[in-house]
Amino acid sequence: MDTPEKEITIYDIARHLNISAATVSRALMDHPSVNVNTKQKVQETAQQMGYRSNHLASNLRKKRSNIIGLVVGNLDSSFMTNIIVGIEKVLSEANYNLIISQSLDNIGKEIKIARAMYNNRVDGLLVSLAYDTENAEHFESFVKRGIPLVYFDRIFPDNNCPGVEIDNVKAAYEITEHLIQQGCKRIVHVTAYRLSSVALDRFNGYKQALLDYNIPFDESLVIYTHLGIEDGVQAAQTILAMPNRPDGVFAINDASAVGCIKELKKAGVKIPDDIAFAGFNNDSIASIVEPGLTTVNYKGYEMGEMAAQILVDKLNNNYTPPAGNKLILKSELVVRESSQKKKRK
Amino acid sequence: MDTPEKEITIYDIARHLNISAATVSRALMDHPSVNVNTKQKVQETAQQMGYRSNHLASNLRKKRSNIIGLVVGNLDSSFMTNIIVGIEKVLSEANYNLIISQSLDNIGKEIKIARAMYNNRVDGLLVSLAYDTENAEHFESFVKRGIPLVYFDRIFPDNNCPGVEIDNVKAAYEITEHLIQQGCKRIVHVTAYRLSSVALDRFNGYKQALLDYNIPFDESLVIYTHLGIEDGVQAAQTILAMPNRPDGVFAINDASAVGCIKELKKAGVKIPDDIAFAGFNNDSIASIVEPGLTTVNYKGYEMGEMAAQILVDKLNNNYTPPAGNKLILKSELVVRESSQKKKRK
DNA sequence: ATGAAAGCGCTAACAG
DNA sequence: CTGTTAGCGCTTTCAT
Repeated sequence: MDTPEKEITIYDIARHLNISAATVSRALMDHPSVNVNTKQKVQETAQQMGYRSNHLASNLRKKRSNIIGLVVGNLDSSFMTNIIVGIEKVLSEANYNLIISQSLDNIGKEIKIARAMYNNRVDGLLVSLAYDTENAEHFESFVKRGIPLVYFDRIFPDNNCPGVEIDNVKAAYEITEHLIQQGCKRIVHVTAYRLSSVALDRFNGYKQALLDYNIPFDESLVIYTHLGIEDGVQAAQTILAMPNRPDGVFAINDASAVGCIKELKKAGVKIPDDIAFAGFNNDSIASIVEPGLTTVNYKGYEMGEMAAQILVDKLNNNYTPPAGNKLILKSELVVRESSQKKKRK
Repeated sequence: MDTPEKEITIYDIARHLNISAATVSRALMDHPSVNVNTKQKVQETAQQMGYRSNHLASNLRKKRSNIIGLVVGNLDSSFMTNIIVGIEKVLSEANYNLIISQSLDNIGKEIKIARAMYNNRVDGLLVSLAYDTENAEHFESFVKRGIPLVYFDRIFPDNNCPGVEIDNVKAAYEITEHLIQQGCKRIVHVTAYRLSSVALDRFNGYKQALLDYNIPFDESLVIYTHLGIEDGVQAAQTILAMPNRPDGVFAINDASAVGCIKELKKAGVKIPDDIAFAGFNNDSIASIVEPGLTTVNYKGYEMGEMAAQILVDKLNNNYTPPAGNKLILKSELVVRESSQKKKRK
């Protein structure tokens, strides 16, 4: 059916030019100790003969795969899309390939992915943990083998592995403070069923803001969920059943906030006047829901770039860890209508 | 810094067991002509010694990369996320790795990606074209070399390459028919600036429905956009400026429909009573916008599975193309409030 | 059922 | 600046 022409190797070029394969190889990789003329000639004929280098062979020789593994919870967000664009940019410039797997926020799947990546001999790993991952044992084999691993967004505190994240404590503090300044006194906190480091940091920011504004922390106002839109609906039921109705909600992601808002509206609750809302992430649904959802925005593109750059630097033994081995990315509060009460107290 | 223990090779296992590397190799790949006992012994010691096969070496030898390239316009939709889950499932079962690139719906980027994938010697390619891609020249090198290529969703009509898609003509026909049955007489069509095969099919379905219901097709009701949320806002301006206000809109994707709805609502237009709306894709924003957007749903997971399975079959020379070399996936109308007029004519 | 040997295409000492 | 040589780890004839 097909007649693929024979692949050209460096030997073909060498023969053609009456030089050695070694020189061709060196010329092709732009080695400094090769005569400029030969270099030029080699590159020209390579072009003409339709040569494409065989990464498999060179990788085998160099004992590197040139593949970076990316493990994320879920690809379905503009944030993640941007992260990947940032990562791809840096990695393709550094001549690495990217293989992507999503754990669907399932720890079991994450473990399987880790093993698969290990067997596939990735040169490095970029990881944003599943929501319910509580330890990083399944990544130990990489650390042991000296395969660099960089966390981003949902990181695991580990001195061996750098992490890029935003200051979740601060962002959560600010958004809670914002709700308080809008007059909220009883603020529900919607968080993850299992407290990842991200969830925990946001929880702490929330608590700290309450403390600073002399509002007692009330455990009965904390709702633990799986953070999907449907779980937001459930959270709304919980809120409606509360004997003492809250006047604000800070959810640690937009999906749960949006689900919750929709359900409360159905029950006749006025947003923001009865209950003000804030989410986290600035997903596209945050700008579509009515009222528009106040949330925290951070640039995925930059986070992807940073994480990938650190990985490349580590691969080149060119990385000097900052204090705590953590990089902090800027984030910003995005205030929309969901949090702006008309009647200030 | 790190002391990675030496990697175990088949030679280590061979020496350990006093047999030849060839036998170890065969045992490991479960070759039939090797004694069951030796097979067992080999597999056990491999386990014990912590052996992991070196894909680089085996791939070099076999002249295959075991890598499949995936090229998509954009990862940011639950549809795409599901596609990838489906693809990953099939490919990982068949022992292939997946490298993913997004063109961001930019033909220039798509061309670059194609070249990179070619140089990386992918064994096969899964492609959903960028919105503005009009030909497939940049994929010809693959076809020439006999590297199988399977299109999905946004396909290019090509007898050499199978395509998996939904019946866009039919789906568009049905959704237009639905609007007509709701009493719409002047239905705007929001489509792509450049008519890909997908856009064209939907356009044709729209026209056919009009024809069948004796509604004259009116070119001035067609709005060509880039299909983002912002472009939907623009489309709303166009609609508001129309001398003879339409009473329905069928947009070929949800994002443009949602942007358009938001802007029209701002201008006081009642949805659906003044103007009924329908989109396409069933993105998460479609269920969040108010009123909920009527749209077309199709299961990405199945589409991903199908496309990947065809690719694997082609790689195994195990594929018999159906008529037209196209696979059609079921799709379904999802009726929400945006299209249900209260007052029937 | 097993082994010997060659080679996939490239790179990296080392020598000149 | 260039060539020689060896080998990365595996698979696969071809023997036995």
